[in-house]
Amino acid sequence: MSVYNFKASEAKWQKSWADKQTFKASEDVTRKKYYVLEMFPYPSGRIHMGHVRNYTLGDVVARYKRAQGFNVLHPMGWDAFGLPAENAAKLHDTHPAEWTYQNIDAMKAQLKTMGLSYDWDRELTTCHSDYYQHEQKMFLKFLKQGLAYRKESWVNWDPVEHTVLANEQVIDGKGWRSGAAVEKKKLSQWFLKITQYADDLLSELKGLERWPEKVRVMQDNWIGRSEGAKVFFERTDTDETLEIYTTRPDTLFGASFMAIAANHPIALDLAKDNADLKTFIQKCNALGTSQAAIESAEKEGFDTGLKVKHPFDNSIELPIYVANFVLMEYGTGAIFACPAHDQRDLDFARKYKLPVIAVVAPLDIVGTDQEQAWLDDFAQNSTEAFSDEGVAVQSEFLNGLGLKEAKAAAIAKLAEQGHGEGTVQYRLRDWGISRQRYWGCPIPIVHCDHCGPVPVPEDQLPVVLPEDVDLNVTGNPLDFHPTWKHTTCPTCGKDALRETDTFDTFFESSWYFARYTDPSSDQAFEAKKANYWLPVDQYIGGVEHAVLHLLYSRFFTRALKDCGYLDVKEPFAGLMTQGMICHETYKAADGSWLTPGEAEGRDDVTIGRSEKMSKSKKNVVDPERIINTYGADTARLFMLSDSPPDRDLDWTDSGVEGSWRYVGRVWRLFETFKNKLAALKAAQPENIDGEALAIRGRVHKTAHAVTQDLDKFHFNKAVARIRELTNTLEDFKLTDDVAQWVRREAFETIAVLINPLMPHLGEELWNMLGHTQLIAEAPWVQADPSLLIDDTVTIAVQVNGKMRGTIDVAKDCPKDEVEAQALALDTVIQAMQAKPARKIIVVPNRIVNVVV
RNA sequence: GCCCCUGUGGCGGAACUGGUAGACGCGCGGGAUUCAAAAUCCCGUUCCUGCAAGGGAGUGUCGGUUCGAUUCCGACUGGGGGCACCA
Repeated sequence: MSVYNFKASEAKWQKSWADKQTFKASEDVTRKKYYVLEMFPYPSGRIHMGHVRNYTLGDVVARYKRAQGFNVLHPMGWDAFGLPAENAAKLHDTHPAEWTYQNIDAMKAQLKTMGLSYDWDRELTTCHSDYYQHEQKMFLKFLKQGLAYRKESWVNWDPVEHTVLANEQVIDGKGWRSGAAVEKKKLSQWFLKITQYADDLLSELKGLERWPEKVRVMQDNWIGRSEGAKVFFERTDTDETLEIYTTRPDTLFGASFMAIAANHPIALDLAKDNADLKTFIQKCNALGTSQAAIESAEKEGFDTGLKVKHPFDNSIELPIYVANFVLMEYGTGAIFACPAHDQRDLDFARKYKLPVIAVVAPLDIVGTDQEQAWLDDFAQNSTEAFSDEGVAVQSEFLNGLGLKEAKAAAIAKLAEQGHGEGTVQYRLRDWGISRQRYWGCPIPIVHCDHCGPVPVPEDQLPVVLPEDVDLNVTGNPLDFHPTWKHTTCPTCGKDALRETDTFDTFFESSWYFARYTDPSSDQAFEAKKANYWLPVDQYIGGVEHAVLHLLYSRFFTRALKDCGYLDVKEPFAGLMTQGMICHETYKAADGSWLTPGEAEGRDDVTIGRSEKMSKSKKNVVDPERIINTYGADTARLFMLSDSPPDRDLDWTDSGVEGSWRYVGRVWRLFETFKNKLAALKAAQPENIDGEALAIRGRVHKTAHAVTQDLDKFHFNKAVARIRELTNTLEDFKLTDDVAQWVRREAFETIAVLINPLMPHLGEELWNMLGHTQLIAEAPWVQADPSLLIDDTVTIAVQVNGKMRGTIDVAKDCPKDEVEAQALALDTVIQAMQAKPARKIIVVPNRIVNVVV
């Protein structure tokens, strides 16, 4: 028998799909739409296994939904702006555009070999002005709506690269590329007002039922809503007040000092003629933003000498410290410190010998004769703050109240006296979108000495990125371009300078899903089309985007809605986050990492545990090699077998071999029996019984179960069931007319079930069955409900909860009959040891348990 | 420190709303085919005990609820992830 020629087959069917435009999508209000989207790739030049997994998952969903009759939109494109292009361009002396477009060509060719059901006519490339011009307009619209604004803010500044670094690009306080100590620097930057939607972004999370709980929790934490109070403390030296935020207004009577951030206006003001304070502030700013630096930094403060009055008791005066642990970016940049009930405040208080006054005490101590001793001991000795639930003490009008009541009472009193009010705070900050980089979308603003920042008028858009730049400068190449930034002010006509910053590349990915709905429009997209296709029904990608990309997109969609672009506010109705691809690691005797290929055949190799595939550890497998050796279907099957999509997947050569074996096995099964099938569309025979009937039952049960599995994205289970069915059919050897009809039904079912997983093989099998249409156009299988129920069932029999045997009875057999049969079992009689049954539990069609 | 998830054979993983634990695959062992190999196919494979039939144990650990617990409840413990001077 010949062997399955996957190379010829895969090329043939890919050509067929392309020629027939099988996957071209268009709006059709008469059909239910289904929008499947995988996170678009950065065009790095070659696809990796993570892409293969991601796009396989998406393709299975797309093909399955198509078979079920949905009008499917399944597009692909390129997230093409970003720093790697600039770095690569410098390294290889090419242009970022050239490098990017070449990479896109290469990756597209690779993707085409995977047999993915994309509508390639909708392909988009974010670095093309056809795409980015629309986000310049969006930005200007946001500006008009008050959703974008300019503000001075602190950034991580790399003094060598002359650029701003994102937090994740700062490693141990140093720039990830230059290795230089990162500085905090104040820069004027553009911001988008994501905080305006904080409450909505948070509350709507509950409605995202088809999102992983994990991601919703992460976004919830990220938004970080907290309820508390603003409190105004009167200063003793001026009429001004010091405004603070606290979540524990109930502990106000335990206040022992105030702490303000190093960059708080009061501190900066005082530092003007206080050299020591200036030094202290500089020290705080030099403290890296890295987690390690923050964790290990000891609490330190600087006594300003200023004092405030306690809002509930004018006679109490509290000192103001500048403290290194107070953040300017959160709340008001100032706090009141209650050392007894906050660990940070306690650490600080012990160091600077400030009072510790407990104002909440454990429930079981309050009112007993131990109370005073506890309070005294706490004030003197405790080094651990008491932050549990308790009862308010030493707090005048709050005494005796629980935590919740005390908070409410304190806030009420503050409001009544005009000293404060209840308020809500978010951890979420506005989104800084300015980047001092070349390879991004230019921000359409002109800076005029007379008129300030002026939007570029609509008729002068787009502001196109110049191509003739010198990348070998330290800093932003756009800034060094000889002519580009020089222009005239759109308002007054005098000489002015263009903004040379570009957008954060998260900007592009925040709306690309909408552009796909109308990719060739000369507007961003037509609202009618966006409203038809959106939201994305199933979005699939890496969990590393759980917060930023997904939150920005949710915000952006709301902002677009408020600007009249479309009518939806949640972009992704369903989300699936895939796990990583892992592989064993190999280390040579000299400690260097080896690729799997290099490790083969060497005897000095230490095999390490399976870790995420990474270039640095060299434990990568090139998808192209796998597809060339085994075919796309084998690669796809491997991705879907065994591991559920959200878990990490271990890449093993033997596992791929297993998938490869299965592809050949199915093909051989069809080859073997292709002449022992009923004719195409032959009428169902009258009497199907015996083995043929049993086979039919299994076929329909499998179809039913696989459908349910695919609905829940349990691809590994679907694969297992399909394998089970093919195993069964290999043993089904009858060749009479009835058997031939049953076999055809079975084979057609298998082809349809396999198709979303392994589409080339699906087409090949369909073709072998005599079909002239593509299986990609064939409808999904419909299981016959009457074949899903057996007329006999196997029931387990237990004695005292221990399995002792099974009996076969008719379905819904009367209880006493089942009981009699169970008690007649030899193994049961033996296990009962002649003792009488005390109780017999019979669960119909399930189990019998005899208790002796 | 806080929050979330998770623990099943040598391995990846199945097991519907509490009802035959280990589907399916990998690996391993044995066999067939072959001059030999590759490829392919067949049988076995949770552990302990036994020649066998069989018996016993078993879903991280301990306890609880139940006729019956991988599944429900409590405590502990291992692993993974997120956030982190957020007041």
